[in-house]
Amino acid sequence: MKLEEAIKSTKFKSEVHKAVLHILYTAWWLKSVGAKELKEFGLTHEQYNVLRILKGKHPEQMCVRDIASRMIEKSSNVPRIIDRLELKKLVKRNTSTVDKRETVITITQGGIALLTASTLVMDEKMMKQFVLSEEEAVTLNILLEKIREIE
Amino acid sequence: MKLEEAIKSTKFKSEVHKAVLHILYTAWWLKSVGAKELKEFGLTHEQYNVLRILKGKHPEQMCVRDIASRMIEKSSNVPRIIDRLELKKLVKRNTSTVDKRETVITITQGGIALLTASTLVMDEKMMKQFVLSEEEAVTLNILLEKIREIE
DNA sequence: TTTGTATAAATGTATATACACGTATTTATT
DNA sequence: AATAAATACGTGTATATACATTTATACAAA
Repeated sequence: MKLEEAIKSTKFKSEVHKAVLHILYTAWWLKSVGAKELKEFGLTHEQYNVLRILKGKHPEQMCVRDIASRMIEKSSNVPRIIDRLELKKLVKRNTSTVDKRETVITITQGGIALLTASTLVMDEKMMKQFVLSEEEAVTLNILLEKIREIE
Repeated sequence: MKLEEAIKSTKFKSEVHKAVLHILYTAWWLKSVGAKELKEFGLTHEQYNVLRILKGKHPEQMCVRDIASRMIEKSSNVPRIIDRLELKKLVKRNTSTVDKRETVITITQGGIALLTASTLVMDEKMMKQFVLSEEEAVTLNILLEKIREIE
């Protein structure tokens, strides 16, 4: 579906203005397509993101701050996302012995299993379905980098 | 700042995979840059979006469903966004005389004034600052359209 | 008319976002 | 060592997201 149909809007002030709306709409679209798959595993997008970050360092532990710095949405409230993951026994919390201010988090075996299964589905149902080629993705990445360059 | 720095991640499964994360990150970045400006006017991104949609049809009224279909994030809870706009006297709610199930919304003079002022700032502080050219924006729009084309 | 079904909006609930603030702990400065 | 400043995390609040349910109304068929 074209952007114009999606948000029932035909006139944009400029192509740049349209691109801004387009990025916002596409992000929403990507999130909702992904969320549909993750729901099968009882995970939200943010919980999945935290699990992926933890798995990346596993078996090392990570402190909350360290996880937060790797989140896509920087204003994510990581302690609360961890609350929910802990309730489901997907991660474990401990106070750091080195710095008692820090809480260190570890992904559990259950967390790894759930992440592996959900990533398999996510890659199959999302990544592999895109018509976009690798070359086009390179261009897209360059342009997105550029929009964040501000005068 | 490069994406790699922003989310402290260097290896991506592919350029397409990176592009997906990049779109999500750029959308978050755009939203937070915009939100900072809107805060001066006591508006959230979503409230601003609803006001813009209403202004587009003004002086015609719009029903809730019609507004919802024009929202960028389709799962927005429009009645509740309108609740907040109504409290601030930026919009008015009425029951439709044609179909009593419908609630019709009108933007008030105060709403128009606030929207005009905030749009001026948004265009100045955001749109005009982008380094991206119109030609690059066209390419970006084509590529974003393409990523939503699924096999 | 009555019944059933569809539709529009509002409302409820869990989670997340955005941001301010509090508390404990560490590090730096005097 | 004592005090100040910075840091890490948790918590509180308003708003939003995502989705299910409820209520009122419209409309078509029995």
